[in-house]
Amino acid sequence: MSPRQADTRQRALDVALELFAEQGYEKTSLREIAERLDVTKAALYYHFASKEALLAGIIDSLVEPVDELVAWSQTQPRTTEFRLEYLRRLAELLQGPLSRWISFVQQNQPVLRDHTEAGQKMQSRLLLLCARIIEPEAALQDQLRSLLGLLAVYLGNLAPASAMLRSLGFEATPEELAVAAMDVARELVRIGPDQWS
Amino acid sequence: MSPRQADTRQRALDVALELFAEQGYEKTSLREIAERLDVTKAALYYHFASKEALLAGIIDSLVEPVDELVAWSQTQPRTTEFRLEYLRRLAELLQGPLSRWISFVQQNQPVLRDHTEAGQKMQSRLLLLCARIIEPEAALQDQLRSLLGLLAVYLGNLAPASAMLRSLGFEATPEELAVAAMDVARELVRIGPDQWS
DNA sequence: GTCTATAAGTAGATAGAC
DNA sequence: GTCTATCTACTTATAGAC
Repeated sequence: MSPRQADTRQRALDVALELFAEQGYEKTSLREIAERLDVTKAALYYHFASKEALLAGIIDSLVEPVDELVAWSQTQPRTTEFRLEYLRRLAELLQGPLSRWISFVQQNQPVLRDHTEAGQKMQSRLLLLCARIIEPEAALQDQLRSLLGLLAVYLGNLAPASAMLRSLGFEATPEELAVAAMDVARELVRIGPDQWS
Repeated sequence: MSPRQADTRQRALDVALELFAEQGYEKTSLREIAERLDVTKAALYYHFASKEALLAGIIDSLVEPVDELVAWSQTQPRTTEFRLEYLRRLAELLQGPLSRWISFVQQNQPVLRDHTEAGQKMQSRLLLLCARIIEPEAALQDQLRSLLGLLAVYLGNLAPASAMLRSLGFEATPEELAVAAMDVARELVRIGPDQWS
């Protein structure tokens, strides 16, 4: 396969993800996607049976890195040390592949909550991602603190979130923000006087 | 005016808000809104020049309680005590009028980020709401902690968020959750050894 | 694997009668 | 203030040639 004309299917997934994440699923038409790919709508229908199938394809590719993190987390004991490492790995993902994933989720709440099977898959992974930081035996307050620790990492490492923080008056570089967020997060996921560490 | 046939304009705003918050702006058609009102699309156009004007009308009505909270906050000194009271008032709003507002924002990120003037208004209020909890002179970590305190109140008091928490395994009634969230939030907005209190 | 052509439907919006 | 009827534009999706 020539490098230019390489795999229209894959290019379609990339372009569609970009547009869906930017302007939402409903607002993005197949015509628009096809134009960017420099093919016709009909060509698109050769690769995907429907717009929803295209959506499902995107979701499948996005879910992968999350599943890896969750799978790893399930082999670990639920100690404070584990939660700290979990946050470190999450921070890394948020700066990489998870970045597009989260934007996509945020911009497409309506479709994802729909009956669609793909949407359910997406939502379930998001819940799982949050659930792994929570220690079921801990006090309610400590469970909440852990979850907020995860949110801190999210705020500090996801590009749009950190841009919002700076627009809120945070005078810090993205790097400083990521470090500060991890500081705060560490404090939050530490439970009791070494009860579960 | 008869109570039944009362003000189609207001009823339209109510119905549209409900539908927009539930399934998103793009996915909701004027036909659907008109059907629920038991009038025709044309009648809708008598009251609103366009779909976007309808959106703007909704936003204006939603922005009001937020503006009140922000206005009050601007008369207050920026002490820890203020932030605690701010959170108490926010918690109240989240259980009342702000509830629909937040769902609406969450489900309509794409439209609200658009060029539309109404969308900008909405976003600016959301930022302002967050900004009032932040002490500009504080250390970056403490600023983040305050913001997370606000998020805790959000998680604990907004119905959909607290439903999500329970699906995450939090075994608590909505009331218990709200109390626990305020506990955690109090701890987070407290800055240093009474530096700004 | 990509094209042209087109079907079938719905969207937002308007004209003009009542 | 609400109606019927209609317009234009655009949507998802399909049929069939190359």
